[in-house]
Amino acid sequence: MAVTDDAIEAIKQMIVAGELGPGDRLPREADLADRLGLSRSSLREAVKALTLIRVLTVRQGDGTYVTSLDPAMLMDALGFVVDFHRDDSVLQFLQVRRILEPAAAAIAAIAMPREDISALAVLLDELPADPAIEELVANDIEFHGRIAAATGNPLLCSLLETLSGRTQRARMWRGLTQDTAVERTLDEHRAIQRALASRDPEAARSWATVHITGLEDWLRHALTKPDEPA
Amino acid sequence: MAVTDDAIEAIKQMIVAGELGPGDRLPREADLADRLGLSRSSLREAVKALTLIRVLTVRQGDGTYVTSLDPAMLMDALGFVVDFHRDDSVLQFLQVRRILEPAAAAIAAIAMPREDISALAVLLDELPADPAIEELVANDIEFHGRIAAATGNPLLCSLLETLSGRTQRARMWRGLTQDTAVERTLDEHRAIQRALASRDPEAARSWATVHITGLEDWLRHALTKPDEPA
DNA sequence: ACGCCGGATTCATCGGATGTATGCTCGCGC
DNA sequence: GCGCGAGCATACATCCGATGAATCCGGCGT
Repeated sequence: MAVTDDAIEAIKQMIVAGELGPGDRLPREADLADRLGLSRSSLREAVKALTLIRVLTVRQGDGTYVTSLDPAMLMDALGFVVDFHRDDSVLQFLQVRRILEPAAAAIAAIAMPREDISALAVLLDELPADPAIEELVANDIEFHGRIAAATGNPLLCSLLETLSGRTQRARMWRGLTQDTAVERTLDEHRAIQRALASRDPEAARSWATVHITGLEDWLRHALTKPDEPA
Repeated sequence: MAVTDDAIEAIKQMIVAGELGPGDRLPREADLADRLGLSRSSLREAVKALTLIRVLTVRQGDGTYVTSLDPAMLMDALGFVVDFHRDDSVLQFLQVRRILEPAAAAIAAIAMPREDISALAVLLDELPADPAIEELVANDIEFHGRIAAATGNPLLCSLLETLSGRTQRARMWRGLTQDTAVERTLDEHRAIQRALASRDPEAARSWATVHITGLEDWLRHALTKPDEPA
């Protein structure tokens, strides 16, 4: 398996070397294939692979372009990979989240605009009394997403979002619901918001740690005693 | 662009749904193409894409297999994307490292076996008096890698390793050399090692923070005043 | 000036032909 | 009986040529 991989590497080099920049258009498939010395079919495999990781975008009838190469976007492609994980490997993700999330909360406690913090409270209050799983997940993602955004680091932002993909979150909330641990978890959200409102980084960090650790404990427990199917 | 993407999604689902597990072999290209209702060419594009992100491996003459799906390995594929970044986006990576690396150091201060900590000192001493860039990079990667490994979280480990890929590190050390900041940076490595030896998590965390922040400052400075080419 | 239409361009998908690496079986020789 | 190598079947690797579909752009009519 050399030709196609060489093509992937060649295209990568063209970009890294600066020959191709974000937004630039690649030569047509036929020409590029000719230039790289392979068939169009093989080249297309290379392009497809680079497309999956969001390095290239292809527009039928138009051409193939280099994406913005935005760090956050590239990390975003990673969400795809995360979906492949289940059960025990999720614990590893949570452990990383336990590091990142508190740090993000601490930064947000200092950097987040006051009105955004207020909006956070509104967001939490918007949740109905007896929310559906889907609502819980959406609210959860939005809450943590806004805090991450407040750090001003898009990469950290999408890394956090990716780290616990929609799939993982859904499974987790489903489990929490059955364990009647929902209210406690939502309380933690509120506590984090209050810490932000108090401009108290250490409180924010601690509550975030408590929050993630709680999930971690719950998951560990659920894994050793798997009552319900995955 | 539907057929190929559908195939990617279909294969992904087969794995997520458990129909295909790690190590399992996929149907032959012709059969699978037939089953998914597309041509072999298109299917191959899908397989190639999934191969790039290490979800599948293909062995000519044998067949196509699902990888171990190890979290660390999948993150590893991410090193590929990191290589696409330059200059300013590297700052975002460093900021994330500034969060993760100190946390890892703190954990290592508690969890790392004493003999491994000693080995760390040996590693640092192995560096010759006037080391080449390549030696500095290798030593740097090894040092931080071992600390990350001590956390016992393979994901965190490869995430850290990937976050500042070989390319980035090389560029950075090249710059540090010109700024005669090498010795200071190496001293920080030694300080981190001493903190680990003292089983002092907070000292380890602090030194690690200092270490990364130093790199960050240097990079920020280098970016605003680009003396030498990238 | 505006909008419609058709040709040119470019990717999307297909089917089949040929090359090449791998694994397995069979039979030879010890 | 056992090791070993030739040969065959299998499955991926690569290429080619043809046709369909989406987009872009320029010309034409009103």
